[in-house]
Amino acid sequence: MHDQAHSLEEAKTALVRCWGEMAPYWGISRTMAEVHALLFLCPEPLCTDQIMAELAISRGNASMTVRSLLDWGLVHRVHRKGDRKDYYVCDASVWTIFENIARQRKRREVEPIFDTISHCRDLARDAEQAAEDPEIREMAHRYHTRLEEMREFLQVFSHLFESFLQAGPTGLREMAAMLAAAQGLQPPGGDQSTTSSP
Amino acid sequence: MHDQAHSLEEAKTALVRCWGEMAPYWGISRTMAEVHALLFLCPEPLCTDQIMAELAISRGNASMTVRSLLDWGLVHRVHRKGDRKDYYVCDASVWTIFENIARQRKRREVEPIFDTISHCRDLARDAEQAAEDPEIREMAHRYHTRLEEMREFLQVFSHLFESFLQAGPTGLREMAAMLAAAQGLQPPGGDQSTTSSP
DNA sequence: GCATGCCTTTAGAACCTTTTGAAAGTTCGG
DNA sequence: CCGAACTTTCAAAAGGTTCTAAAGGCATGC
Repeated sequence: MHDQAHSLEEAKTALVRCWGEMAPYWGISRTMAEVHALLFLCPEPLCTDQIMAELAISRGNASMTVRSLLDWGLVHRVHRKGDRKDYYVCDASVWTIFENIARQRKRREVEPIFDTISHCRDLARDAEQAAEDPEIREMAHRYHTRLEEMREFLQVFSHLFESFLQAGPTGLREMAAMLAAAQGLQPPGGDQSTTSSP
Repeated sequence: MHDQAHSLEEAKTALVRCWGEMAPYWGISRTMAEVHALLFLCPEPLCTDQIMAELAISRGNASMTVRSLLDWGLVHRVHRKGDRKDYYVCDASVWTIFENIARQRKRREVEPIFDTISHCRDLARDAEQAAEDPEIREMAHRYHTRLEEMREFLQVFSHLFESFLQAGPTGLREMAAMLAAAQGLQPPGGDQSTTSSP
C-alpha cells in the first residue's frame, strides 16, 4: 500500500546524495548541499531537529550549515506562532537558486582572478614599454599579449554572464532557442554539421 | 637595469599564485593550476626539473601533476632532439584552454547530476500516477513538479552551453554584443536601468 | 527570578586530499 | 647486455577541512 511513499523516500535520498557528491565541485561543503536538497524537496519548513534526524548529523553541524545557507541566501528562516523553534525553507524557484549561486560564484571566483590578471598585464605592459634590452622586451611583449587575451576573454564572458542573469528564466529559454536556430543557419562555408573526426 | 625583468618575474609569480588559489573552486588541485599558469606564461617548453625548481615541489608531485594536465588535454608533451628529457607546453590559445575545461566540467559535473535528477523525477512521476492515497499523491506531485523544473532548467542551460562552445571565440564576442544590444531595447515597461533599492 | 528550550560556539577527533622521498620501471647510447 | 638518464609508482606523512560533543548564551514562559 505504501509503495509510492517508499519511492518518494528513495527519490529524496537519491537527490540528497547526488547533490552532496557534487557539492565539492561547486565550492560548498557536502553537508550544505545535502541540507539544501532536503529543503528543496520538503514542501514545508523544517526545524533543526528534523534536519539532524534526516541527515544524521550533529546539532552543531546543522546549526553552522544552516547559517552558511542563510548567508548564501539559499535558505530562509521561518517563524511559527507559538513555537520557539526556527524553521527553514528553501526557495522553490530553480531560477532563484541558480541566480544566487551564480552571482556569488562570480563575485568570489571570477572577479578576483580578473583583477589579478589585469594587474599582471599592467606589469607586463609597463615592463615592455620601459625595456631597453630587446630580449627582455620580447619576453615582456609575450607576457603582455597572453595576459591581455585572457583578460579580454574574461571580460566578454562576464558580459555574457550578466546578460543571462538579467534575462531571467524565460529569457534564457528564448536565448537558447535563438542561438540554436542561428547556429543551424550561420555557417556560410561547407562543413557545419558533418564535422567528422578520424 | 633589470627592473623590467624583475617586474616580469613578479607578474609570473602573481599569476601562478592567483591561479593556484582559484584552483579548488575549479575542481582541480592547486599544484595543477600552478603548473598550468607557469606553462601558460613561459614561451618555451619546460622540463620536469625546471617545474620542480620554479614551484619548489617534489619530483613525484611534478610527475603526477603533469600527467593530470596531459589527461585534461591542457598541456602537451614536446621532445627535443638529442635530449632525453620530456618537455611540456601549454596551449597558448585562451579559447582552447577554456573549451577543454568547460567540456570536461560539463561531463564530470553537469551530466551525472542531470541523470540523477531525471531518475528522481521518474520515481516521483510513477509514484504520483500510482498513488491512491491523496496525501501521498499530492506530495508526489510536488516532488515531480520541482524535479521536472530543475531538469528542464539544466537542459536549457546545457543547450546554451553547447551553443557557446560551438560558436568559438569570435562567435562568443558577437553573441555578447548581440545580447547586450537586445537587452538595451527589450524592456517594454518602465523600470529597466533605474532599479534603485532602498 | 529561575528553569526550560533552543541556538551558537569551540576544542578536539575523524576524515580526506595532497605531498613527499625513495624504490622500481623504462628507454637509450655504448 | 650494462649503465646512465628520466619517469612513474607507492606507502607514509603532512596538511587542511569537516564533524561531533559538550559547554555557553539568550530569550521565553512560569
